[in-house]
Amino acid sequence: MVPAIGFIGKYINISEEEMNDMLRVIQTASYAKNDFILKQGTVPREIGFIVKGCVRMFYTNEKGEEYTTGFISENSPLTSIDFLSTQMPSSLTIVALEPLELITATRNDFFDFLEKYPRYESVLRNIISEYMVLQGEQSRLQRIPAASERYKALLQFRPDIIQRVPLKYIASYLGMAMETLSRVRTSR
Amino acid sequence: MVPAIGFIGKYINISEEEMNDMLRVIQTASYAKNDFILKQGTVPREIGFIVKGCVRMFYTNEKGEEYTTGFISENSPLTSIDFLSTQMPSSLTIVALEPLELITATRNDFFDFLEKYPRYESVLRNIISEYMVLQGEQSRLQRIPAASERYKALLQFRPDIIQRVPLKYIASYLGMAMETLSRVRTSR
DNA sequence: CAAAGTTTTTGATTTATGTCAAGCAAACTG
DNA sequence: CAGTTTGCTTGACATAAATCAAAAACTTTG
Repeated sequence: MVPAIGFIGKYINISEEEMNDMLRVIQTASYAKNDFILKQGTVPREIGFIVKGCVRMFYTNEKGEEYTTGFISENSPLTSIDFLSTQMPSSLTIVALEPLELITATRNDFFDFLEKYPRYESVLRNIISEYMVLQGEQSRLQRIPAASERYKALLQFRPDIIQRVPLKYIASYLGMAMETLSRVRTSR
Repeated sequence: MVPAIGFIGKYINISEEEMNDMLRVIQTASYAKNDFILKQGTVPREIGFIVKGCVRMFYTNEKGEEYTTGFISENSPLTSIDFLSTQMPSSLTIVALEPLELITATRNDFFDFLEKYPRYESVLRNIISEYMVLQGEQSRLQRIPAASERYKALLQFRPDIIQRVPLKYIASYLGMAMETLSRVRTSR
């Protein structure tokens, strides 16, 4: 019923008591296209999980240039990497690319739950290490020197994204000019 | 006395019993320059901590091209990011750039300790989130489009590394040809 | 310490990609 | 459904950085 539960069930058997405590702290939230979920420089108060939709994460440097760091869609946890550390302001902005449905829990409820049920620490650790492996793959993709190869790799790695996301953001994600992406795509 | 202890003390007060259990599982290890600490494709059996020295981490793609992903030196934990997840083969090779002194614990001892003293889960989480923040900064550096700016950023971010590490590896880390790095360095 | 091996620099040339500019296509909006 | 905005493509040109090649500077080692 509540989809994040299925997701957690991947890692651990959830007892009835735990389940009830989870349901107690979970909220749902909806956002329209282009709504901000989190703004660079603000401290994230909630952790989320995407039920439906897709977001883009990016940061803006001193010169005002935007760098897209990733896209997250259905059935994935959603938070700035800074979330776990002690209340650092987020280095990223998160914005909805489509109408978005989230379930969320506040930081406090989240950590209280973890304290009450320490065996969930290992679940969190698993989620984090999956995230880290993903980041590793991503950073590998970014290092490919030729623009066309980088695009091909994305085509392999996240074909879904290319259907779903405006090409200018994909170009930004791949670290190339929009024009270059356009050319790379048409040539074969 | 055992330096990693001081490092852990940053996050938690260590009881005498815990301390003894730690000392029981810790080993020391020495490597010569150019020794491999871990090879891409092998499953890491140990987690380590650098007491003295400096390592380079890299991977080799299908075409045999080397990509340097980072440098780690004194007083930092040392492991492939894959370590925490369930026994995946490492995506990285780790090699000593200088004579190296490590302390290590086996994966089993490490997780046994964590099971015996669950309050250390939060310590681990803190270490991981620091690591993730670092990775974030690193990936930001890599995205800077101009080679000279990328070098300047490294100069800010890790001035130590530039003294210590052969320039060809720094070039590889910064994603530019060695010749480009050389030119970028001389011009002002 | 001479010889062999590395690492770094310098120079000439080529090439991929960024930038600027304009036009087309698609998708909203009143 | 006409007008406006947004997204994408195409062309011409400039330029940063890769590549190839050779020499210089520095290290290692027998």
